[in-house]
Amino acid sequence: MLKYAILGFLRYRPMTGYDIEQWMETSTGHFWHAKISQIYATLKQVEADGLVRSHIEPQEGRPDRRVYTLTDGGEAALTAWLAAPIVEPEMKKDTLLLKVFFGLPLGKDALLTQLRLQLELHKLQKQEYETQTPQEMARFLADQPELAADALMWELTRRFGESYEDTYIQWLQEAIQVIEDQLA
Amino acid sequence: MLKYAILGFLRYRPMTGYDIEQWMETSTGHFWHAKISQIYATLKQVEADGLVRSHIEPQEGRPDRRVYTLTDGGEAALTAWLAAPIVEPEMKKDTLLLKVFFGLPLGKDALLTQLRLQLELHKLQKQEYETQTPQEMARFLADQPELAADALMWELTRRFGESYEDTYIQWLQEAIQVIEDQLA
DNA sequence: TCGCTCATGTAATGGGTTACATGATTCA
DNA sequence: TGAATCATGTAACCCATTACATGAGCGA
Repeated sequence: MLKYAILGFLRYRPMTGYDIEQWMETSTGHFWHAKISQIYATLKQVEADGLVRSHIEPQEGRPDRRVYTLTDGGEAALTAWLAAPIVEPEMKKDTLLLKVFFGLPLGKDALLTQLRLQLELHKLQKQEYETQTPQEMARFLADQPELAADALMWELTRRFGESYEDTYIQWLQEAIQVIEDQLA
Repeated sequence: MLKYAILGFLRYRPMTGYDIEQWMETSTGHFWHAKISQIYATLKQVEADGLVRSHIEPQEGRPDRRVYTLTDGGEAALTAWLAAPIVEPEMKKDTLLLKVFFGLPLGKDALLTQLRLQLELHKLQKQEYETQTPQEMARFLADQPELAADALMWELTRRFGESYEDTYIQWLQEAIQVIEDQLA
């Protein structure tokens, strides 16, 4: 899957592994991420599969860049993947929910501490979606104005993040209430 | 992490790996799941760590059961984990959001097909939270009435699932609207 | 008779994280 | 002077999925 995220970024323009990691961190980061080491490894793979091509750009004073370009085969693979329907719901994992589910023996106070901490963190996260993320998008667009149409899609995913955090915050507040009221 | 889910279930009562999988599927399944093969492997590990103990219960006509019991060390490890604050936000992955983010070259119609399919699936998922899940919880409680207090926690996680699906559905409807209106 | 449930496991493979290794430039 | 940025990669390890293997009983 990371494979396709990489192809997606390379459709915008040729990039290095390092560049891809930067983009990912500030754009898809909240719903798709990868460590730099994995990106390098995956780039090697997709090059072996003929989906990308690379060449070295020498630099002075800093390490040479290996720049990857999307091939026609790569573009086709990307579109095919995009079009493939997602049939089965994705199984997510959420540590907090697991801790709540099994949390009774922890007792009221420790539970509330945990939940209140999460509430703070999710409020911060929401703020990031509201202020930070639009700024990043603007920066990308300033760099490559030809991606204006793509920015509409980016904005949709940003809004998802915002709504998700709203829901999480609301649920945490409700859970805190319930535990305050109904736990001894 | 699966490790602690397993300890959590064993706190309810001694169980086999098979039992744990059944519980997981119908209770934590939406925020924590595992394949049976991984459960068996992890049980072996936690036994080696002294967190659980096992004995064989012979059966006739069907395979013998290896029943696991939580040790004192296991209970302590579980509580310690529950109490440990979750400091960094969990990085989730969502294939649909990735496809939306890079989805522009797919074109209006294919995008809408994908989103409408997801809308159907998430509506089904919501229904499951509303009707199926409460029934499963009732079944567990009927079996072990002493877990009534825990059921309050279970219900909180069920409500999260419900809200999450509501949000997802709303977002999908909004996204469909935006794409219908603003894409050529 | 065919497939499902009960019940346990191993082996191979894939996906992802952490740690290691290198090295110049720039900014506080 | 010390940390961050730019830039690339490998190796070991852990977590998770898929495939394989076994076998009785039960219901359609």
